[in-house]
Amino acid sequence: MAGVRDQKKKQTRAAILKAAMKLFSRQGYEQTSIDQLAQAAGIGKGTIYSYFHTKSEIFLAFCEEQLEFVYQELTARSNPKMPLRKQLLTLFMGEFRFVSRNREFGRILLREMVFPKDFPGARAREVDDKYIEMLTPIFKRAQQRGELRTDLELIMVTGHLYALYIMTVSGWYMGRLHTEEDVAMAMEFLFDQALQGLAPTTAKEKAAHAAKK
Amino acid sequence: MAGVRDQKKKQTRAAILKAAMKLFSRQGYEQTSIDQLAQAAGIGKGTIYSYFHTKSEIFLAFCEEQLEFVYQELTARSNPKMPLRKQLLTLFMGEFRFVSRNREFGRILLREMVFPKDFPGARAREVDDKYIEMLTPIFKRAQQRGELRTDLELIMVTGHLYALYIMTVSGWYMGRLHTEEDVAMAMEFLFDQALQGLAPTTAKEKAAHAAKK
DNA sequence: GAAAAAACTCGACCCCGGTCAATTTTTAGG
DNA sequence: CCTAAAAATTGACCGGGGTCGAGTTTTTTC
Repeated sequence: MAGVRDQKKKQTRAAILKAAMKLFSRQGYEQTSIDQLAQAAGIGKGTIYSYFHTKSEIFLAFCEEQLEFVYQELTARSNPKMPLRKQLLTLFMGEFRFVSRNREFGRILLREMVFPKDFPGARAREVDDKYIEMLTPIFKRAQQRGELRTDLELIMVTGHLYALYIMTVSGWYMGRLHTEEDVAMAMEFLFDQALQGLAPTTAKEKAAHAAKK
Repeated sequence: MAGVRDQKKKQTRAAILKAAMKLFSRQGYEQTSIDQLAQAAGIGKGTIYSYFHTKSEIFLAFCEEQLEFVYQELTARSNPKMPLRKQLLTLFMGEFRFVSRNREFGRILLREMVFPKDFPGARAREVDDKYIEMLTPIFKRAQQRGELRTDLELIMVTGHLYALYIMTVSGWYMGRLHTEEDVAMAMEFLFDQALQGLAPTTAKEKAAHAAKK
């Protein structure tokens, strides 16, 4: 039977991930050794490397599941009728809450997502694409409501806002932003800047006023 | 004499950095061991750790010198009379060229700068502040020329544009942008978006038109 | 000037991520 | 069933980052 082997492989993979989830959460990433992982999964150390190339890959696989869940959760809860800036804020703050739940996890994940190491960065791009899928309908609706320019490529809009999100999180990691509230305020500020533009407009006074309060 | 010891410490530190510069450049960061570094610097392995906490700290120290030089170079060459977007492009592309000269170096540096590990992220913030110092006069002039809103905190403007720079570089590391030209185009696009704003304006037609060409 | 105190240097050592040749398990053909 | 090839598993092993306490050098103290 062709299935016996494959089935067992799935089980082993799952066992590794389960062990990883438990040990990483309990003792942290660095403090967990591959040997421990193997022992907890009931296999030999070497075997792990026929399922994952590196330790960090195990971590990433473990994160991606959670991330996908969080995305679904967030989109489900988002209210399509709110103004764009409010929706974006809710979404990105939701993700920040997830990332900041464990400082170390978030850092490893973000480092790998933003500046990936393994050649094609394919893994990171997949997750990114999930992002784009999630945001696109929100942007489309905002365009219909006249809250977003229609002459822009949505992928560039996504990139723009994601960049601001990353910068805000970076501010938190750098110790410039201390509390969740600091983060929310900075993000709000940057999003408003992005929507209104940095250059003065003819309706400049109105924009300046809106930004103040 | 109080100086004998201190003087020697300076020398030793310099010797380590010199050895690091040579070996990292020649064989890469990962391929250079602390033992090699110690040998090249003519000291014992353990001694290195009384000058730097970790291997990556050596690398960072080595990078910071170079970065400072690059900043000075870039500001010296920048032409204060050019339009803001052009100046920004020149500046950030100059930095990208530096970062991309050695893919591995850039990645390590950026990872540490954007998502720092050691507690206060103080090192990263210093470099950041150099950035702000460098950009502030450019923004001030742009404001006088009416190219930049005057009702914004300059630090938020810096953060905004730096975020877009980081996102562009990330696109390069993720394999979405392949050549230097791809990077330049993406950056230009994002900067224009930031200046004009993502929301429609009353003078919307004009903005849309300008973005096209 | 001597000796105590402080600062510094060193390399053997520990731990861990990752490798690989040897061994066990599975599959397929007769 | 049996067997030989293929696939999977394993743990001893390797190289490197980082630690530590013993030994050395400099500074301070009297």
